[in-house]
Amino acid sequence: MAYEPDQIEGRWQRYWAEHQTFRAVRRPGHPKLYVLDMFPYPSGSGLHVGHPEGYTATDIVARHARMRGVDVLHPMGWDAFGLPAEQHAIQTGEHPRLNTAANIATFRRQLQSLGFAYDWSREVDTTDPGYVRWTQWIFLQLFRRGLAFQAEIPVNWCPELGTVLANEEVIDGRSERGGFPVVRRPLRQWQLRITAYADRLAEELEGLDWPETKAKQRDWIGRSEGAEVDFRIAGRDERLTVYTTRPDTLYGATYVVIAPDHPLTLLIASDEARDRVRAYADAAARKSDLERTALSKEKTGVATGASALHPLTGRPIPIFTADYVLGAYGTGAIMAVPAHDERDFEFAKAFSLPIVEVVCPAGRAPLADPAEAAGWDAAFTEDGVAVGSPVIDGLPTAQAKARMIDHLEREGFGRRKVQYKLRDWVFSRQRYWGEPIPIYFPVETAGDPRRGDPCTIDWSRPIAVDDGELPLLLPALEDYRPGDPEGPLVRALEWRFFQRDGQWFARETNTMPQWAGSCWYYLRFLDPRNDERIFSEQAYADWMPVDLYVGGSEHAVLHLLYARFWHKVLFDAGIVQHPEPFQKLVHQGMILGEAQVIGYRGPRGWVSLERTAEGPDEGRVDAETREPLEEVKLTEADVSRRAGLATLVADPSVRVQSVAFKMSKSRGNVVNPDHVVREFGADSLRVYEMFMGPLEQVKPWQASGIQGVRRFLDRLHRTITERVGDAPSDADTERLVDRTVKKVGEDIEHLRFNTAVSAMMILVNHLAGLEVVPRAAAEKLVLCLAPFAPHLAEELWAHLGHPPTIADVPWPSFDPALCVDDVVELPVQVNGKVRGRVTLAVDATEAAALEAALAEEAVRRALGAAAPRKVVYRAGRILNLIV
RNA sequence: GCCGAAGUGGCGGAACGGCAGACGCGGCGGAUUCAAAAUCCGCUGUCCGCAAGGACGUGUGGGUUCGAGUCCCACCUUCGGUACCA
Repeated sequence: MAYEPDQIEGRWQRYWAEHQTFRAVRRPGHPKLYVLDMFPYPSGSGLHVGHPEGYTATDIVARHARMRGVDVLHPMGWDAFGLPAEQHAIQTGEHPRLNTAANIATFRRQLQSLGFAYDWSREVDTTDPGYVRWTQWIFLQLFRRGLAFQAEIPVNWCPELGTVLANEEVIDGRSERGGFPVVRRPLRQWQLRITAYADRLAEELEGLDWPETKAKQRDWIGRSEGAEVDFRIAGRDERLTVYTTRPDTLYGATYVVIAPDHPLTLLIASDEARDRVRAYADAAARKSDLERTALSKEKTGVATGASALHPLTGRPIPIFTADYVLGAYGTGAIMAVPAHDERDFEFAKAFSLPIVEVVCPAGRAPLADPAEAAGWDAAFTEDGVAVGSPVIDGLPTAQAKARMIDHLEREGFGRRKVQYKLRDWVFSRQRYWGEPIPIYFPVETAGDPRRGDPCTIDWSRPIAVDDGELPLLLPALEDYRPGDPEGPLVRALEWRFFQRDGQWFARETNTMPQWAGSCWYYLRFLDPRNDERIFSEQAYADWMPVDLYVGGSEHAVLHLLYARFWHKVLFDAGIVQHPEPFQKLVHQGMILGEAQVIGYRGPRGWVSLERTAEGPDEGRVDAETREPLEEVKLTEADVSRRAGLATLVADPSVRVQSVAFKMSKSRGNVVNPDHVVREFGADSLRVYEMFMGPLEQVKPWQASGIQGVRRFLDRLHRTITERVGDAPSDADTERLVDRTVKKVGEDIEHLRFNTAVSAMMILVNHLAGLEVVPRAAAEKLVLCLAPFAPHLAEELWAHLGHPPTIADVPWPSFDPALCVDDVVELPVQVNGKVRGRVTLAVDATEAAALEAALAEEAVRRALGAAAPRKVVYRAGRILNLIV
């Protein structure tokens, strides 16, 4: 009887579905485990082999926990709003709901074909009205707490495309697609006040079992402590407020810089300077962030002609505008201290501005003339001792900062200030396929705006839709194309305008971003069919918090930060009971395409790898001539590998590159899970993805690797279907079986699936060598296999005479006594080099070990005539003789 | 530049401070076969050696230790994130 996955996998999938084997049920007295996957966006291209990696890992954890008597919640759903479906609708005129439903059906079929133990009765879809209702309800919680507000924010508006573009979609001031001009224009947007939670979002990471993601989030939030300082402007009433983290260097400020887009920039510019300032500001506005930074290392700027009065000395210092100061951070203006800030230093050098030392490194005398700092090569940005600063002279930096702030506050020139890099979250999208924002506004009109009569909308008076009217659903459109900065929904006049008590109102036509639905889906899984409440208190108490959350590190910042923000708002509203939703977080590593061997060829033939360099775009160039090189895909037969170098067989002086690239359609290296399942079976795919290497690591796909895993499952199947008998286990077999059980269990708990698989391979290799495989050994092996290869495990469990389902059978036990050695091969070292081995009891005395070692010929030879000067003995581990 | 992770055979990778290279792939040899596939058995880090055996070996250089892939310092490379955040 051969192992034929296509014969058995569908059958067991149907069995699990019919018997609702994996319905999440909470039983009193049992521990619980909430194991969550990041749910996918159901794209039109179907499942990718990257998806099953994390999903298999959580599935193993869930199935293993279940076998250990734990109540498990392991749900799956769809993050189904999004641009591709809308794009499809624009092209075909078909409602995006249809395309979305078709894609979901494909994803569901593909996931079910992999045998994941999801509770499918809890499936959620973020586009479902029953889900949208609660997304909107949460938005209104934010709105009522003052955390959702409107503001005019500059966006990238492309008039030709009639749409707003993301920064990445704008290149050289033109749209990436089509190359149409893009203008920055202010647009009314909804924002969420995530900055109000910045401190808590940073601090409450502390107790979480998360990887380096915590640091990324802290960096993203970017808290800094400093001061705002007010500068009077010579001859004007306005003041210019700057933000600094180094108030101790205030006496070293020799000029002030205001961002080109600061509201005061044009206003304060002198008449002579105004044209130049305007030209500079206009040019800066057209530059993308990328151009401003990556391309131009040189500092640029222009003098505004205005002067600021130094708050402490009263002396006038020039005000420049320069794009190295960002309008959006801090106050949009800085005091420039070139002696102690790199950027200010570069700018001062370029514009020949004075550089004055006010912080002296500990252990060096202050400059005789502070202005000699102009001769430095670089700014001194570290801590030191304040000099030339009457209020704080002689104080070390930390104290100097505090004393200066006190002084500024007392004199009324400034104040202590905590600043964040984190910005408020722009929550509007001028799109169709998203949750409508459940807000409307009063309208002034003489006619009927639904017939297109002119009207004025009062944006300053947003009104929340009543909870009872939720969900506010999307209207059908005939045409999903963009065109209006307020979004395509403006064309749905019947939907947009309504009359109540004689007063006309207009609905908000912006929709929510894709992040909205994924911010809280883990909560809806608790009680997904509840149409009275977002979830019941009992369901919450049963399952929260999420114990293990697995997903890609591309969501390390945005999704995970936004979800934590919403959770905290719900916590403050008393709706959830934990300040943090996700206890333990793991990012699975990306699966790359199969490694390819690439040779580089230029106009004059092959170019060896070490003579190539990274080119301006994707490809490589000749390091000397800068000529672009052609990438030539080679086969293994073209290449010889020796001493870590891959070279051409035809010309061994040419080194070639062996690299794995991200899977992409253009490279043609995408692996389709459907094909893998058809050829090798779902169990092989699952086991292979776990065997490839550590879960968190980036790993290249290897077709031969899955072949090897399939061979392992074949062998296991053959061993159990052909060799099992009622013979008692011999001692070696019994020990190996129990050790395997122990290792597999421990490895699963630590998410070390690759070594768990290898332990099972070792056991199978051993059992395959036996005449008769003891039934008890076979049973424990199959139970260990069950979380990894559930279909095969079910099949073999039935073959061994048990009723279904193996999913409910307790995890096998092991005898700890069998898992420790009583006799070991002890390595014997002489001066740290292994010279022999002796077989000894683990607890042998040092004298006994020494005697046994000296009886070894090889050890005696290594010792020579010398007697050991020192003996290091670790029972059961090592004997080291030092001469 | 800054932050983070990682560098181990031909490849994916394994190793509580204690036998480096488990397991898998690939390769070589053999069994089976008319032949092949599949399967089974053996060998497979590099170098020297007929062999016994020996030397070298975990990115580089130093250090701690009886003993370092593992700990410490400096550096190099790759990958990920971030980027004039005052």
